[in-house]
Amino acid sequence: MNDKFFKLPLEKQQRIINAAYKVFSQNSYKKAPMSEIAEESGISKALLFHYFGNKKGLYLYLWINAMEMTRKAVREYKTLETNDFFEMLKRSLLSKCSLMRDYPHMYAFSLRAYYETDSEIKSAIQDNYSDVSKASEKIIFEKMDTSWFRQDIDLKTMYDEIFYAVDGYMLKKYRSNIIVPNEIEQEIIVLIDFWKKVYTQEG
Amino acid sequence: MNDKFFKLPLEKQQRIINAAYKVFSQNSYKKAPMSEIAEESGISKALLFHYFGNKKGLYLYLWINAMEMTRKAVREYKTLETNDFFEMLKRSLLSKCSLMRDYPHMYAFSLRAYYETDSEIKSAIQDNYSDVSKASEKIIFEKMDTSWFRQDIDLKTMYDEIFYAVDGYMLKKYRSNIIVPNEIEQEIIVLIDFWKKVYTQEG
DNA sequence: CCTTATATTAACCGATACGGTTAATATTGG
DNA sequence: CCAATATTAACCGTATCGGTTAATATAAGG
Repeated sequence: MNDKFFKLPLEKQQRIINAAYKVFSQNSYKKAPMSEIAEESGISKALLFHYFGNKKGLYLYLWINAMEMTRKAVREYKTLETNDFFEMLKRSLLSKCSLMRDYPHMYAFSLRAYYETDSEIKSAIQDNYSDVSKASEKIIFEKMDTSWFRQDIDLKTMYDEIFYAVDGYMLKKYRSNIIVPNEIEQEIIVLIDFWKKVYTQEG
Repeated sequence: MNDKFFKLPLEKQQRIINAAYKVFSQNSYKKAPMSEIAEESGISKALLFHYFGNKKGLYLYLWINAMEMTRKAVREYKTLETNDFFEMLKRSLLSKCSLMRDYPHMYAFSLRAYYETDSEIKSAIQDNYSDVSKASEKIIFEKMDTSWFRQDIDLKTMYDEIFYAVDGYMLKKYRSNIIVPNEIEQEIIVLIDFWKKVYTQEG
């Protein structure tokens, strides 16, 4: 990692790492070509190696960067400063939407990176992984006030089901190959309001 | 396509196309190597070309095969011979589980193939696509008896949400890299029963 | 201007992986 | 034992990959 990268104009830095997030989110580590990242970001391949040393260096920087920014966004949205489950959920997802505005493919990258099996990076990633989103989800589950919910449903199943749906929704968005954070934000809110109505007690 | 393929022992046929489904479901068309398919199925690469002519031939066969088998399974499970939405949903998903027993990666392949952008195969696929699963889902939505549902929820949102969750659930299963149809069947039933309880009227 | 330092790239390198072919080897069946 | 068939190892030309290098463009300072 060459520190000169950080002296680049911020817009250029973002263009580069966004290209990298995109390519690495759409290919396995091994089959993601550095040349494609260079082309997508409009710089030469040589410059990419100049800044990040090698492929592994770039990948690990992306990973650490994603973790830091996710943690920061979750904190800024005060995700855990309530015990209303649906409010937590909304803050958590809106924080991810805000990240998506600057880094559209970061979310998809993180998911893929977590399940990456390539031995060259697996260890480095698992070591560094403090389970940002999953851990915060666990905390949500423990902290939330359960008295508002319908008494006849299994909360664990509800919890799983909601996160399946979020995953499935995001999967569909990424497959469409064009990410519009405003649209996602809006549709996410519709879903959350729907869940709140269905799962909480009347009155 | 060489007809001699069909004279092979059925178990060998399945081994070959399952290897192909797996490799094509985990890589884009362009980056899925024929050699990997050969290795995974325990035959030589030359034999693969002998049976299917070329990569495109194999891919297209897999696609048509997947469509036919899906259609057949949906019909065998009498998916549309009821107007109970949750019963339809259950039959539709259980039919997919039954296919999964013989062809674990076919479902994932179909999804990926539908969104494949490679010009060499895109046209051939879209032409042939009569929208098997999506169309049957549409029919489900039109045929179902809506009087059983809670009156205060939006059925379209419910419908979307359920299929997001199914997609997200399957995504998680495929990421875990080991498909156990019995387990999936069981967990799918839990989810459907959960939905039925939540979305229908009491009494 | 000119010079020097820095930023950036085109061209290149060796290795490898790919789709596809071919000629030779197993295997089967009469 | 032979002929037909099934199967493969070895090969081919090409493309792509990660990474390097030597050269060029750009900016800064005197």
